[in-house]
Amino acid sequence: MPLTRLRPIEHLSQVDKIELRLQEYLRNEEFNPGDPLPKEMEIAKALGVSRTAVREAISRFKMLGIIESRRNRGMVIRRPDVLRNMQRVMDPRLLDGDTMKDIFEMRLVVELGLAHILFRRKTPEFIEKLESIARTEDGTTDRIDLLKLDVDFHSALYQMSGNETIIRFQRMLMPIFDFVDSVILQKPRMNQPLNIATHWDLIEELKGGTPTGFMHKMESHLWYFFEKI
Amino acid sequence: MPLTRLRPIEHLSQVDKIELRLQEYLRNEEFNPGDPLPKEMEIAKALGVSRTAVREAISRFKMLGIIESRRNRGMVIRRPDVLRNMQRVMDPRLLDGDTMKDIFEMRLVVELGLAHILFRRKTPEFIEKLESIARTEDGTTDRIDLLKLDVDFHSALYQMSGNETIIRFQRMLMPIFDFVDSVILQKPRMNQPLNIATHWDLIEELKGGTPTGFMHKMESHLWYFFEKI
DNA sequence: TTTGAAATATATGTCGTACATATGTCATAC
DNA sequence: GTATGACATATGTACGACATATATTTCAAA
Repeated sequence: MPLTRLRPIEHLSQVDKIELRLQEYLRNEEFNPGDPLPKEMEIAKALGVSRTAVREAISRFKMLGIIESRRNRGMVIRRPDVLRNMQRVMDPRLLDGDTMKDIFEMRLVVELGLAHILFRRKTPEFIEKLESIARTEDGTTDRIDLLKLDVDFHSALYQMSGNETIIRFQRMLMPIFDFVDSVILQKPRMNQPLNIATHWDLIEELKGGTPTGFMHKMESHLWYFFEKI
Repeated sequence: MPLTRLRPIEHLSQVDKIELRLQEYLRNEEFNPGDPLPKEMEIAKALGVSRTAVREAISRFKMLGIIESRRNRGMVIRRPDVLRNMQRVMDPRLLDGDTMKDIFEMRLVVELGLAHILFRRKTPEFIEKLESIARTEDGTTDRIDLLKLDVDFHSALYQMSGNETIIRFQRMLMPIFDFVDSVILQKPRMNQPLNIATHWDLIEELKGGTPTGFMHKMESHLWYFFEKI
């Protein structure tokens, strides 16, 4: 028998264990936002540990936004922000290449899937916004500026979805996108197909076309990236 | 001027402030995984606070997976898991309805956008897996079992994408999906269009069709949910 | 009786110290 | 040169003290 994985021991510190206990406590007791929690000393007594350790563990849940506390009022359950905690670790410097590739691919997937939502929620104002960006692009030649305008265009599409979670999701992943973009741009240019869809093509489809047609054009538009990853 | 929002004061505790300082410190110093951090006492001295407070703040980063520490070896920067921290707060009980609706909608978006990836990464084994599930469905009448099989079918599609982040994303959101599903099922049944695509239709398209056609069928398949939210 | 100010009780927030524990370093012995 | 043991050091845990904010009670004045 190979010793390949002979150290699944994972020295958990006292605080880590307390965190786990609290996690399962919160889940099992089925707390709702606003519900009060036991006092720090009561928890410490119940677990047989010091208040210091309990506070270190609870401090973690405070960061997650699950627990809130005020002087003499005790602690209560709070409604957390789903994306905030993912945001905290969204740093290209900390993530590995494979994860970033996955995330970038997911962006492409979302953008393709967005088509139907867009047709449902499009308004003249949003269309005008897109056209404004495209017009600015027509009068720009600087490569960096164009990259920035491209980001603006796609951001505007997300805005149009009206889905706050998707919008924030995109904004959160922006640092990763920028990073992958810069990596892709450094690679030698590959031969693009001539019939690649432009931003104007997307706008026209959005104005008078169909979701399927839009998706087709978007696929063409993103083709370049699909091939790269 | 209305007093609508005249209390943006947000009493930040000492520990919260330390957390912010450390966050900006980590960002500005451009740490990479493996890089060592100053000692707890040095940080405490530099910030003019107690070691206790510093430890409470650092404890938070340990939960995020950004910092790791070992006795006498000091603290080092670590590669965090992006989804783990989002997972922690993914509890239907803690989130509000609007957020869950957004998340559910995003699932639909992802599933539509998945089409191209699926055609690129499909294999006979995966197709067989899908057919196996569909066959089981044909021999099942119990409503709960069918719901579970439906989840299995779509999970298998995610698996097929080969994108680990997307797979985990779907798995993470499962509790929300279940919740929304149960809510939708409780509503009075709406009249479905007769030409709604079945799982078999999706499989056929996947075997001999095109990404666009698959997306079209998937759209039809998910139409019911689209209308509900 | 009502009102309002002061005293009191209480739970969290911060701090300092002491000690436990693991780990790296170094000297000593063979 | 290797092994053993002593020592130094940074984190981990615990305890006690006090600060601070807030709820509750007390009590005096209107």
